[in-house]
Amino acid sequence: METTLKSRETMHRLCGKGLEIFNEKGYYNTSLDDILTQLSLSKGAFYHHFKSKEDYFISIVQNLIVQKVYALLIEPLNTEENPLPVIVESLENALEPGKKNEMAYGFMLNDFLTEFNKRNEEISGYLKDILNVWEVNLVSVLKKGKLDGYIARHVDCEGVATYIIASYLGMRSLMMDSTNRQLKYQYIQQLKQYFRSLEPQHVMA
Amino acid sequence: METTLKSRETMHRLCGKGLEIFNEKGYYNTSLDDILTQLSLSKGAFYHHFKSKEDYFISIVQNLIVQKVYALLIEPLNTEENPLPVIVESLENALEPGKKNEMAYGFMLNDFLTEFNKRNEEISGYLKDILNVWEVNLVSVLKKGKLDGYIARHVDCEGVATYIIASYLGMRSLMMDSTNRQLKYQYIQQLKQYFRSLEPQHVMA
DNA sequence: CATTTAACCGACCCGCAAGTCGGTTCGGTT
DNA sequence: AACCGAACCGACTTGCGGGTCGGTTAAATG
Repeated sequence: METTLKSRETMHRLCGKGLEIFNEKGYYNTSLDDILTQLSLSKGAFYHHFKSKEDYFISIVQNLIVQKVYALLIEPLNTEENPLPVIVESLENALEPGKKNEMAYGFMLNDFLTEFNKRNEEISGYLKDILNVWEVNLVSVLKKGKLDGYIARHVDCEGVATYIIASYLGMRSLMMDSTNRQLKYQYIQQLKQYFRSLEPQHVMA
Repeated sequence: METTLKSRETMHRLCGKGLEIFNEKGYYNTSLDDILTQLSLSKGAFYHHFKSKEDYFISIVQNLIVQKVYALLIEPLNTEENPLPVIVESLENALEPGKKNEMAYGFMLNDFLTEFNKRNEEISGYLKDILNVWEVNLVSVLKKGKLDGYIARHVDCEGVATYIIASYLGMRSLMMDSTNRQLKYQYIQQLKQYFRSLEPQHVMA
């Protein structure tokens, strides 16, 4: 049992540091040694726990990234309130640069999607799955918002979800280096503007 | 003189094929031999014309990509009409999969931006410059639209430009493989919806 | 203790792709 | 005809990085 704990601990450290560095420098631009050096581990240790670099990254996706996307972008949607401000808040939060040295995990989706697209079908499949789950949840909360009278009846919820996701992913390309406050502010403002156009017409009795 | 023509011709073929394959498979995932084989050229020929793979790609950016972005996204903005439908049209056109075997050049910006970000500062600088030019032109045409009464006075033109660019770039990540007609349709519809909210309030005399 | 085995070490292998370089071809000039 | 140099060839060098493998350490068990 003691050994199993040690094993889990090492794998955990590998995954955490891996996500951090892959996110910083990209998957293909990071060598295993880059990571192993920082953890004072050897090639042998690595291949004792993972069967390949690819297998390693899949672990990272399925353990860490999925979890972060759920926590930041999906679970906040579970609410009874008006979904539009809830969505804004979740995106605003997801674009927030990490609190205290954590990086903004929400950011990385677009980078990894682009990196693995045309390169590694399996991994890019897992990443698309994550996006799909997000989309399904967005659509569902939007439809609920329509029933509750927060959103106009004519609105195409699937289209709105797509547009939200596209603009969110695109922000990543724009915010690349400097965590530009100005860009984020502009984005949130325009998102709100857009959302205003989805509300039912105010009845001016 | 004849020789100079031959030289230009070869460089031109190299750049064209390079853009095509880099766009398909990504820069770092494409070896020079991949390109040279298709053109029946040798390493020697390549290094006679370019001093490195990087130098080669910079040529491609500055000759071909800049040109395409201007043609597809910037020049169409020069009009006296209402800028909003003009912008929609230019984006719709830029998202169109290439006519007759050409690829959609408009697409590639996001891919290359993501690929070179954190990898090659010089190239990513050139790509950002292109985005900046686009943004400046968008802002300028939006401001003109405001003066002409097509856009409400309260609108933040810089913010709108940022939002347009972000959503456009993000669409690339979503449309990756299948040139999904549905996605494009949804995007254009929502963009129009958003733009409607930028118009001055209709005076219901 | 003795033995076993999970966890780990690190030198080495090997393929890939950028870049080099000595040589060849060929159109143009004298 | 002799020559020059631009355009091009392709075998080779080189470095990098994923993956291998025989060996070592140390904790658990009898």
